[in-house]
Amino acid sequence: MRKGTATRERILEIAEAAVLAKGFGATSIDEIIAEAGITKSGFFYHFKDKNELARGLLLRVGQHNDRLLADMFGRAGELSDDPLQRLLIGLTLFAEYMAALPGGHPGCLVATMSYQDRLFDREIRTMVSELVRGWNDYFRSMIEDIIAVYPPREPVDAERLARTISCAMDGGIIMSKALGEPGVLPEQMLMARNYVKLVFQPLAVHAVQRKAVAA
Amino acid sequence: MRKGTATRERILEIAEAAVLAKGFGATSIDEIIAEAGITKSGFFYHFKDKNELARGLLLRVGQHNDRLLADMFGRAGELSDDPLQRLLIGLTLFAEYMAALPGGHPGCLVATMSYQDRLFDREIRTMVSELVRGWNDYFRSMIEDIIAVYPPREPVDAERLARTISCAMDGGIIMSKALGEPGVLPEQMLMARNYVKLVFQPLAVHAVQRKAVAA
DNA sequence: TGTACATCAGTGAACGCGCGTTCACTGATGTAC
DNA sequence: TGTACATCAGTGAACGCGCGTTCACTGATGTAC
Repeated sequence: MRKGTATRERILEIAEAAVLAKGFGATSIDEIIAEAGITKSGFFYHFKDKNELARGLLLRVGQHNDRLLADMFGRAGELSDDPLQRLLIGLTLFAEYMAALPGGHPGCLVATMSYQDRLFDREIRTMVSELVRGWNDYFRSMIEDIIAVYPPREPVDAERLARTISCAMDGGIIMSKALGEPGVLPEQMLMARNYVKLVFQPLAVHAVQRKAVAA
Repeated sequence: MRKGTATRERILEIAEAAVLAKGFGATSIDEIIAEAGITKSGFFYHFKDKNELARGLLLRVGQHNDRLLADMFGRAGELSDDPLQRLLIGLTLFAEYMAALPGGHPGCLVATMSYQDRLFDREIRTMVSELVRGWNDYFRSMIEDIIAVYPPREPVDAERLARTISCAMDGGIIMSKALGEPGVLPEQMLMARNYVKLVFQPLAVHAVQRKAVAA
């Protein structure tokens, strides 16, 4: 890695933590460079203005998230060929990953930035919505695979259910932060998992069927 | 109402909208007073510093939310004595209320503030967590009432399920904002409603039972 | 291999503006006697 | 009812600090010939 690339990466890492703790508008370039150990002009060599820092942060977080999704559901796909099992296992792995994060999940950059959209230009707002759309699409396509194999009793809107999973994550992160209880995020990921399971795999039905058949 | 009280209220209203659009740290007193039509000293007559503005905003939002919860679930209680129906109807009323908000839900103050906790003193962070706890307790007690009447097949953790509803709201707000689609919030409220329904009222079981009995 | 030039990755000093906060003051309204 | 004083709801001017941004410059590394 070139020297400049490493510095740039360090700036982004420090900035991300600061933005998640105080918001983008309240994060100053001064505090970033103080922690990074460079001068202000050094910062502006890497980012021509503060908006480009936001762009850099979003690009980075997008790559990171894509890798995470691929890891979790890639592994889940290795563990089971069944599309329903794959989603359920992937969500469990996700929950476990988040439970293992020291000090809890640091927060979702997309979420803070959604709450500060007046600070950014249209391009950045588009990046934010595209990131969210990417997550939703990823979950949606898995749900569609499930629907193809397990025709649901009542019609299932794959799009909505995909958003429910995303909402459980973002909501879980906020609730964890607000309550100071990191455990809430993994807990709510598992609740989302259970929701999916209930929708596609009504265990009770089989139990009752078996009971009824036995009677 | 005394004259000063009206001004104070106007400041809080303007500040809330600004904080939800750009975050607390990036909301300046100058812009608030410009919109309110008073001088800066006028602002400091009502709030001794910016932290007290945060306190005032949280107090206000707490009262507003309490009123909203009482309205929705009070009405739901009038419509049905059954605790399960009361929660389901209340969540539907909530979803309808949110769908009717012009321009969509403006955002949850507690959520933004959770994402800027480094900006506030411990007292305010405590207020934030108490607000969230209040919501969760409200839902939890309704769920406990349901459990008493509808003993669930599998054990239900009322606390967790209550948090799931809160998460659906906060997650739904973020997703609506990020995607620029106000409809996502009410949609996800209804998904939470459906989750509760699935947990307590497995319709499929009855359908299968009836089928099994008929056969 | 040596030299000339270009690019990389910054430094250092200065800029003007906007920020939160303070302080001495004021005119209108309320209250006590 | 009149007068004295207190409180309410602000005004106006000034403060110093920190903010994002610019600009001229520089030493180290890379590249062409």
